[in-house]
Amino acid sequence: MKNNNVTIHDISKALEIDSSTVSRALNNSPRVSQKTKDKIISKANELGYQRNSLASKLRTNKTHSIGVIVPRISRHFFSSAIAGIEETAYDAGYDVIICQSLDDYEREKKLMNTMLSNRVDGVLISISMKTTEHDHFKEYQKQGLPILFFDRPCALANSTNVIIDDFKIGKEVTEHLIEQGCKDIVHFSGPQTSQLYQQRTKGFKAALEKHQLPFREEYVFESSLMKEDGIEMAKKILALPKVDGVVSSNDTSAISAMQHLKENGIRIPQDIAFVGFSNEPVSAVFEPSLTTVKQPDFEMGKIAASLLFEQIKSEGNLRINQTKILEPELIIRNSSRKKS
Amino acid sequence: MKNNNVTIHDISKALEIDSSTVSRALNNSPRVSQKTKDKIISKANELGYQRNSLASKLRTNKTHSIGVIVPRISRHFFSSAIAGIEETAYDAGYDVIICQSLDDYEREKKLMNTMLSNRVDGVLISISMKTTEHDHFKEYQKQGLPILFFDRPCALANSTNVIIDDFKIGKEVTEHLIEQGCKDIVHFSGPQTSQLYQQRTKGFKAALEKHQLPFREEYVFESSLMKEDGIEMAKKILALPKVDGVVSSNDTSAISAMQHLKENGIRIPQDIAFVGFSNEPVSAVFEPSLTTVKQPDFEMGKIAASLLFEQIKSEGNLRINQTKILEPELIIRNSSRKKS
DNA sequence: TTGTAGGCGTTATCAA
DNA sequence: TTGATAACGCCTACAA
Repeated sequence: MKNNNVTIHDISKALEIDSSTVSRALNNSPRVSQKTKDKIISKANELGYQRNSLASKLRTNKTHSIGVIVPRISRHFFSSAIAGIEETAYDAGYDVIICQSLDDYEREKKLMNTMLSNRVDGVLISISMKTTEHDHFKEYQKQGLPILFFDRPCALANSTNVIIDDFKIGKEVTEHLIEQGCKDIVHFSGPQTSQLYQQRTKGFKAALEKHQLPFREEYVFESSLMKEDGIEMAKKILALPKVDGVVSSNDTSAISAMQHLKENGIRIPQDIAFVGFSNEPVSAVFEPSLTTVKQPDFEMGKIAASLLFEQIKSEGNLRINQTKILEPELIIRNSSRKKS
Repeated sequence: MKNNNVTIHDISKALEIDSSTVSRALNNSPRVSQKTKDKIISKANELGYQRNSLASKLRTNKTHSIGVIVPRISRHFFSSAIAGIEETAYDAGYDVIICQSLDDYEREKKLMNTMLSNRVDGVLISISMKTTEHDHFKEYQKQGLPILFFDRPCALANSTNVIIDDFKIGKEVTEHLIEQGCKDIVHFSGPQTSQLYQQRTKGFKAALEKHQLPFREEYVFESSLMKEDGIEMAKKILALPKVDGVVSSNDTSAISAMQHLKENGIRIPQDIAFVGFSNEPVSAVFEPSLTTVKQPDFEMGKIAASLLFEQIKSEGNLRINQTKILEPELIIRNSSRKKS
């Protein structure tokens, strides 16, 4: 079975019209008469013509596609953000290429390379937890291509970020627990190589200070915040003298920790109150339902994509070092309601 | 900021070595001496050379990339299947382009078109619930490109499918409820335009027949099985004279229905027992935990991808009309345990 | 409104 | 082992 790809030249021969005219007709150029356009289009359909985007992209040096790299597409936050990105891209006539880094630095580097060599017009990325070097982004910027970081900010100079204020909200959720009467609060922190988790942890600390509560290193657990980490951290909690609250940097680990604690006779929120982060669907359904932070996911995707398209259209005259901060929302549920 | 893309010609000029040799060196051809290879590679790094994949794909007519189209990447089953696909593709040196049809026929058509015009070497697809016409797949096959359907089979002649036996498992879950003593069982069915849901429904029917229970049309609700549909169906259940069990074709609608019923004082499983489909993470966490069917998601992705690569490598000499059937697993949890 | 000609960056074929 | 040349399919000055 041979590749019987039909090209504009086949249409050109069949109709005895020059291929340049065929090209123009298929691109709906105003410089072709309606009559020939009709002829060409119907012949194209008849022959089963399919444009070769590779050739046209090579020729025009415009791919009309953007790349999206996220840690994992299975996370609710990311799949919602992608939905926002796709909607915006669709309206702008762009294709979206989705990839996941699986929070792996090497993989992220390889993906950036693939993006580059496929000449996408721009990249939206939420960087991996393990990324501490930024050379692969610099290389990219050198080519004059716009790159925009969302959710997880990048310390790189001259970069555009769309994020939430993780310090502020980290402080806010901690204060919420303090208001509920918690005094001995454990913090599930993510890798401190990531700015995002650093900020949440700083917010946690700031809230304690503000309310004259002691900050104790042994009450801060750093992990990758996966399901298994939650169980480990629950065990550590049971080994601590006194704990009445937990501020977790994500829902996944909070829920597996709560599950383990419940199995060990701990009542939530009476004995230990919990707050999470991300508003994963499971957090509304778990019992007790988990107090959490809803980040503007879909909206963040839309805004990030719009900014990227602006930069693409400006062709480098707009490479502003800007940071857009969106407002998250604290959703109070049963896991943190100590006072009725 | 200009596009200062470095090409093999730039390296060629700088080194006064012909571009064809440069190309060979960069592809690690054995027909270039190690000495010149080293020179070329170090110059390439120095200049920040990035291969233009578009040009190379155009020239070789091989893209080393495959397309994946799924209804929604946020569904646990699909993101796991994609993980399996990516792992296999990575080993085979292929790029994966992920897209979601959002269960929309027009969008699916457009995506197939994009795949075609970007000349992917093959496509893995789980078709949209609303897809009843298959012309866009035929067109694709005409080009001699392999396409493989997974999870949701396609009735198209000469197509390869990787699926589970939905009839058999549909029958099995129903019999599980019957064994628990259920007699008046409601069925949440998906769109009957989809073979997959047809089969599950047939399995449901077969189980009733086998156990001499009546099949009643008014006990079968057809919907898109979204969250909202679950609530609607719960209301319908409350309006029926007698219901003691529900076989749902997915977890999402089962859970929202259970939630609504619980709010109305129905006890699960004592009053109504439930079984779902898909093993979404939330099903293990909901109370009562939901009995469900775990499809081999990751494994299905791996197998589907391997089969696709076989077809790609065979270059059309292997277009066998084959169907691979994988074994699902019934996970019994609390929502269906009537007998202690 | 249509045709001519050249090139996007790479690779394959042939010759040296 | 290396070089010269043409071609992949498309688009776009420029000319007619």
